[in-house]
Amino acid sequence: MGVTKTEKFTEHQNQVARMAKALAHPARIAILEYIFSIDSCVCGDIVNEIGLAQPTISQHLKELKTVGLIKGNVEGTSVCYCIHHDNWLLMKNMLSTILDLDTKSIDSCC
Amino acid sequence: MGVTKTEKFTEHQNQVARMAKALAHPARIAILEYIFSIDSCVCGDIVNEIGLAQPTISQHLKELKTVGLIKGNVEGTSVCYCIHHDNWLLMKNMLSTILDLDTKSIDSCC
DNA sequence: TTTTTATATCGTAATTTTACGATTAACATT
DNA sequence: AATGTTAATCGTAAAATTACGATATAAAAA
Repeated sequence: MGVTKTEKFTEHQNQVARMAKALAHPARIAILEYIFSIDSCVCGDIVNEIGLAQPTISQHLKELKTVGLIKGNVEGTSVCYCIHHDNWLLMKNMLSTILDLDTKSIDSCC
Repeated sequence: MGVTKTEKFTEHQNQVARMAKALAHPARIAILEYIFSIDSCVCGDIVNEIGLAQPTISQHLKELKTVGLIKGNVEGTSVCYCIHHDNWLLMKNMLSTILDLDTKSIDSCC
């Protein structure tokens, strides 16, 4: 046990969950907000901005990069991260398929 | 370690992450889609619909109830779950504060 | 009242996540 | 070449998540 039974769900359900999971940690929310806030994509100071250790931030950045929400650009010794706008939009559309179900449902009982 | 350092983040960041986490499992996505699909809130057959054991479904339902996305209504021996529409809207607004940041950002470099 | 039915809870195993010190890798500076 | 800087990776501990069998609970049916 302890394993998510991926095969029991549709591809779509797994993808939606995967996107939501990328947003399911305050550090990653903070990182994304910070990247958005500085339109040019200075980085490294993410570690300073958020009070977590450098390897921890690096790990969160990796997760965000893996799902495709951000991309990194090496610039000398430092790396510049920024939002992957195309994928961000795909993610929003993905999530809205579930988020917007309420507009269609007439009404529930209880 | 292993603990999310809640105190390092804003209340808002923690709440957004908490909402995303509720959606971060395909079983919960499947459950929500199913509840939405049957406008009247028949339940129990959620266990049949999704191929997971009854205690597992019960656990997922509890999580969804804890964050307030659904509510349960006892009807005899069975329980009727349905979407908590007010909270669902709050959740959407909560998430859109991060999801819609891209519409404001002019453009990033990389 | 006994039995059945539906759901929640308990206990627990397997796995995944979060966090960070130590180290490595890559490039820049001296 | 030697040193410093920045970020990734490794190893690992602690905690949280996922899943389910066994059991408890509560209402309905017999």
